[in-house]
Amino acid sequence: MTHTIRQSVLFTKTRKDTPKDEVSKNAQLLIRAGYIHKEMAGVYSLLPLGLRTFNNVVQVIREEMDAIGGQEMIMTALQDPEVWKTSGRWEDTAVDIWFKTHLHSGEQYHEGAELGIANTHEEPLTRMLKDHISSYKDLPKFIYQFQTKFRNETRAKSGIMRTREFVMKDLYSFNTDEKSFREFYEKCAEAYLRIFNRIGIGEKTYRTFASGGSFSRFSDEFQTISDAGEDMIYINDTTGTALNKEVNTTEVIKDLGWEGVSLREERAIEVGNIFPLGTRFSDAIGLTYKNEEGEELPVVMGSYGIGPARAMGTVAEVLSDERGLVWPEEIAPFKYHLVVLDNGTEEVRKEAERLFREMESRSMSVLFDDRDVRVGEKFADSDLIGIPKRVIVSEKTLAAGEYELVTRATGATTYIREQELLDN
RNA sequence: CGGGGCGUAGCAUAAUGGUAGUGUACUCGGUUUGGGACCGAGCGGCCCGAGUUCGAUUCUCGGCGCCCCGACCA
Repeated sequence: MTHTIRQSVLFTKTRKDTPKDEVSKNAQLLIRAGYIHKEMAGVYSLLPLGLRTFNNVVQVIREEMDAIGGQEMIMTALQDPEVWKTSGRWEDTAVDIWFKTHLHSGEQYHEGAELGIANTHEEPLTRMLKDHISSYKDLPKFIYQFQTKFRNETRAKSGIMRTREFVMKDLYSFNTDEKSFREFYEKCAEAYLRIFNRIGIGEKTYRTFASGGSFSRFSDEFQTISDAGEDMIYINDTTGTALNKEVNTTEVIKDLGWEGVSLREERAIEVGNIFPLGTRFSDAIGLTYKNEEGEELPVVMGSYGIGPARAMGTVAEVLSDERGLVWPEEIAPFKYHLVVLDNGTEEVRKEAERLFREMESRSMSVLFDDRDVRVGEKFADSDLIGIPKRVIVSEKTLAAGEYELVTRATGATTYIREQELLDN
């Protein structure tokens, strides 16, 4: 990614009007600020500002997954039905969100063999691992990807929060036994909390005890408090963890040892989910290894997902204000928004150009608003786009010999000398 | 999938059984310049199909699309 862009040539402009077909805050702001483009319901393209932000979220996740031993790869979106039939998940009655297609064959289009379009990757990955795992010496393995999933949701909603096509970071763990699996599972849970801290929603995100679906009794979700959420959770403030409403039974409360603890009910967005798969897929597909005694045993698996776009949408929901988006530094499309207020004054323009080149030569991340528009429009756009630090160059700052530095999140204004700015 | 609402210009909106007005954006000219300023000129539009009618953007039916609530969400 380039470090700098001039706003006069930036692809996408902001817009004043809220699109009538979006109600959710994340979509309204991201569209108005020029981060995303809606193709159709539940299908959004990422524009330059959006892609930069998205890539930054991806990079945070990547670093944390690598740090716990994850190895990145990428699998295909086209999938062979055979392996899905083996696990019993090919039929629409088993999984109702499949997009499926056919191979071109004979004289007719789409008359050949059926193909699946990826909605998840447990089956093909488990089958792939059979080629590479045969001994306890080959384990454990932690494999992940950022890959596009296609899900025919009955109802896409809430902007980029529930879409039909989205990139997911899905990591799969392969261990010899339950104990080593658990150790990794806990490490991954910690890594997830670090990720949500780094992207700015840590304080509002809770590890949440949840249903394990058809794979296991329980799973862990990472839920961020927000009115835009789909889930209800009950937070235990003494443990700092929560419980999903769907498993809020007296039995579960007892299992957790939470009897008599007062729980705080909140609406929340599921930004991540990790869960044990046990031997559900290794049994069905035949992924086994030989232990030191030469016994053949099924590999113990786990699955760990985060949708970077949903995470981005969650940040938009949670941190934005009435004027627009507010990005934390770690994921902002740019660190600095350099705004020149020259009013046609050659001197001021030259000074801003000079500062921009200085910042550029230091590889600083800068969006330079070099447009010839009024101050109100520049400030309104700057607020909307939500870059963390705004540097203003004007006649005032030229006279003062210092630049104005405004923090987007707080609106706090200070003055900063050039050297101090460049040394940052 | 059940229920509700809505499709008019790039975007946001208004009116209307006789082809459509406004704001914004865009183009040109001028005045302005620390919070989306002003004046003038210009470009640009009724989701698709069938029906009713002399005539449909408007009414009826069907389709498609979009939003919301619910169900669903490996």
